Amino acid sequence: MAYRLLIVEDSPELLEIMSVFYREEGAGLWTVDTAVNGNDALAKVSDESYDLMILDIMLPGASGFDICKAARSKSDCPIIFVTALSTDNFILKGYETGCDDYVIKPFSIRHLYAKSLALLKRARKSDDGEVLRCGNISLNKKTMMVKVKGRPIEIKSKEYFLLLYLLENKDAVLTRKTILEHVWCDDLDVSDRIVDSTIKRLRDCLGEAAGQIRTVIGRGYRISEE
Amino acid sequence: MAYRLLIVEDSPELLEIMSVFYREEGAGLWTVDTAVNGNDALAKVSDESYDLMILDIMLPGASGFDICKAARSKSDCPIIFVTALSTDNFILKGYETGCDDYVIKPFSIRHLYAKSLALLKRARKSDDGEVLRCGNISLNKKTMMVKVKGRPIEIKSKEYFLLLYLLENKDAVLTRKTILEHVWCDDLDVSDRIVDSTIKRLRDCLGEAAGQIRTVIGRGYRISEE
DNA sequence: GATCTCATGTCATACCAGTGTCATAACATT
DNA sequence: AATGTTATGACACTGGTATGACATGAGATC
Repeated sequence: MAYRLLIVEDSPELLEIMSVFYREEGAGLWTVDTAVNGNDALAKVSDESYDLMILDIMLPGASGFDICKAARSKSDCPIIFVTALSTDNFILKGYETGCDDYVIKPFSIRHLYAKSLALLKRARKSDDGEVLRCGNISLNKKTMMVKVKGRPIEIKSKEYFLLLYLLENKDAVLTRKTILEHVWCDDLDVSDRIVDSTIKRLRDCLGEAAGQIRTVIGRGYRISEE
Repeated sequence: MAYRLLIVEDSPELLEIMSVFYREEGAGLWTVDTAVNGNDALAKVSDESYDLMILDIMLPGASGFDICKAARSKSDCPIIFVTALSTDNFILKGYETGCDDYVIKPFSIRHLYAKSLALLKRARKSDDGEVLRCGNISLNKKTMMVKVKGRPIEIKSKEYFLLLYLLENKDAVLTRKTILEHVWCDDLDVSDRIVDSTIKRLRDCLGEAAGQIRTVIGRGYRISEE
């Protein structure tokens, strides 16, 4: 599963160079998302959840510091500032805002890339692997926690196991019969309309990610990245 | 509880400047240990355990890379290389060896210091010793004291270990089975309804923080910041 | 070692959230 | 338009959970 990277940089050339480098060097390791101004970035930060953010500081609209603060209020996603502002005051302000690293332009992109991997490795130490992702939904098998756009949601038992089964078979169309066999394994004397009800309740839990569960008329349901 | 820092640097002047800075800036936050050559450093790494290591690369005796490898084989203590070797090849080799960051001389010591704090935070070795916190509850593993809103509460043994287990897995849903295995590890021939009873008693102890222990029907219990 | 005390496990009961059913509306397909 | 399929909300029931009373046994105290 690819790591979600956000690069915020107002120079289109540099942005292009960086996105291309991460995409090609990683060979699919990264899903790169970009923004060229502060407000655009703020919107993305509040909507999406990323595994790493690379932020310029001087931006049209909100500054890199603002974006960092906004992100920190929500998660502890690793953040690297990349900027030409090289005075001690700016650097220290960056760290105070809660960034993980501060890189001064001009910089070596290979160096930045290596740094990204090291940081990601360090940040992932706390994550315990068992996470299923699909679009905006993530489910941790160990902690049984489900998140939508990085925010934890309340979910009931049956809905949880149904979601788990869907995620384990991402993109596949699952018939009511199959779903019943796997999620209601023991008591199969239930009406298969129960799947409809539970799908409904699951969609309610998922909120804005509800659309990821698609109805396939005449066959069943499937989950996909929107 | 001070963080144990190891600085390895063959220039005595620079070593002195750095040690003094970390000692004074942190006002007791750091216990600084030093080495001026590779072999001395290797010995320390294998004997002691540190919370952070700052390594020069070109050293008499073993190189910084060797020290890093030796340290990595033992722990995943954060490591920062500080060196004049600034070619891409060296930098990339540094990251391959498993360092967390690579700083090129000459450098700003304030910058390095801020970086150290950020890295330490990320590595989570931090926190004031052995205190687990969650919302209004805090538990000190050393003194075994539990506080709610800063006020110490009376808590019995079983409830204490149950709370400890919950806190060590904050936000995760813990099944009765897992809880039994971890808290009643020795005698597993108890009814798993005992968990319910103990949760009840624990909630009674916790008073106004009782609500932080959530029941997850069909799955178990979890503790969260309200 | 007798007695007391308190922590901890067991059980029975009441309660209620979660889950299944169903009727109806909305929608898709022909 | 007719027919089959899915969405949705209301309702009922069941099984999991909360709770208090009680049993037990290990330590403390004398």
